[in-house]
Amino acid sequence: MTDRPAPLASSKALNIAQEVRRRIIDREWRQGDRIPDEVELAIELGVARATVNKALQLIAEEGLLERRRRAGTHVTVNPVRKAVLSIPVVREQVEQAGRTYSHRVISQRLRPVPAKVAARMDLAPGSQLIHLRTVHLADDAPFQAEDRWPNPAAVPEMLAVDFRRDNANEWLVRNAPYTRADLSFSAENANKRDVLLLDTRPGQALLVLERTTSNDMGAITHVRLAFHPGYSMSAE
Amino acid sequence: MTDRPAPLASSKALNIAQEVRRRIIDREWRQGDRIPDEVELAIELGVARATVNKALQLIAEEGLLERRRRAGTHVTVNPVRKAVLSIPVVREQVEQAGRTYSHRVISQRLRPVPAKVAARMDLAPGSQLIHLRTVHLADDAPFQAEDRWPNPAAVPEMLAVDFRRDNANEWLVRNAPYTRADLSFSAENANKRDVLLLDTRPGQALLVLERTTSNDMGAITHVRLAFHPGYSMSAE
DNA sequence: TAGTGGTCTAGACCACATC
DNA sequence: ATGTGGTCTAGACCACTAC
Repeated sequence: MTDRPAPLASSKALNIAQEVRRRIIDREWRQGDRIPDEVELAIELGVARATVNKALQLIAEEGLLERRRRAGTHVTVNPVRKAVLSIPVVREQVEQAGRTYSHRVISQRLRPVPAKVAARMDLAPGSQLIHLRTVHLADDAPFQAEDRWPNPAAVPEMLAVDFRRDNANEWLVRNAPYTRADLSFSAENANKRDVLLLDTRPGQALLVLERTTSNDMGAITHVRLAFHPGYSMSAE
Repeated sequence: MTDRPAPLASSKALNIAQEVRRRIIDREWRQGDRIPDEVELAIELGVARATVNKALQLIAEEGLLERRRRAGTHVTVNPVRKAVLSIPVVREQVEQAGRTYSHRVISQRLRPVPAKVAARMDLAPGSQLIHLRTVHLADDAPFQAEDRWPNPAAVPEMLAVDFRRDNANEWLVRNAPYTRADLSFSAENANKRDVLLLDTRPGQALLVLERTTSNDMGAITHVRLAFHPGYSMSAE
């Protein structure tokens, strides 16, 4: 075994990470085991400790290792599975599928916010928000029904915006960056409004994504997105 | 302005990351703008370039910045929203909610795999897999219905396991580490089996998670998890 | 071809939790 | 008390790619 280039996947740190994963998967290091410390691995692998550190931190983020000062690095016993979901802007999502995007705004007006939404947004019940209902289309077929409550207190200029022209999602992303987002997924039976917007039948199971975004000043918007029947969201 | 400790949120790199986020959110750096290069920021902030590099890479992963050699670092125009979902082992999920976990195995036997599942697992149609149906309970109320197809070819010992005693999920996590997992979320109307297992009514909208895990040797297991009505999964 | 980010190194000091 | 990971630094070289 020489020190020739080797296949060289990419970087030293990533190669080390891959080697560590292999040792875990091949049971050379078993669940709960303490693995050699950084200095030891650095010597064994002929790299600087910082490089080993980077690799191990990466794997720890993935959940396969647990690291504690003084206690060392251990192979996680019950790895928590983590999934990263990408939630693109609707338009891009549709266009990336090679379909034509369009949208129709059903209504836009000031209204007192319903209690349930107010709670999510941490607002006083009865606050006046903009209420926006939109349907997003792919090749003129309903793709997603949107029910949105933007908060003018977060960005006063939004009162002057005509969301019939400027897509609300994109306008908000550009003009009201958020620092926190709370997401939840659920399944709901289609209600009357969903039936109209998504051209489906009552009771049809719909994947629903609810998102509340906020910044240091408070809530920016709450939105309920109902996807067309049969839609599934993939990760990893 | 002295060099005294300062509030010190956590680490220099994280403080820098926070400051960069602030500049983006406060529009000091606008969407599409090129920001100063690493050397410049390092001098301005009085730290090593590696520290700036770490902070900027972090933010780039979050999606707020785009970095290209030679072209520099730019503020992302349409940030893609990313969400990290934690998908714990069912038992832990139930117990963390302060409820008592139990499960009932409905059936466990060798069967030819259905075409749809075979496709997902990239197996020859008609392959013999273990078929396992389980319901997971929280305080004796149905929580999640599981329909699982473990592949004995991945870990031959699994043929000898009695999954009535050893929870399949936990046994597999411990004995068949995977390197890849494909996830998808969808909404389905409850079928007859779901109605029985989850004690609900036909047509009820259910959140369904399907997961296929595999390692270098091929597919380990495919599983369909149907949650009880009203369940919602949160992120971030 | 030159400017930018990507990575690595050797060394140092610190923070923390176990021993 | 002390071993372990966490972080930072100054410097170096490399890999892209826009110019």
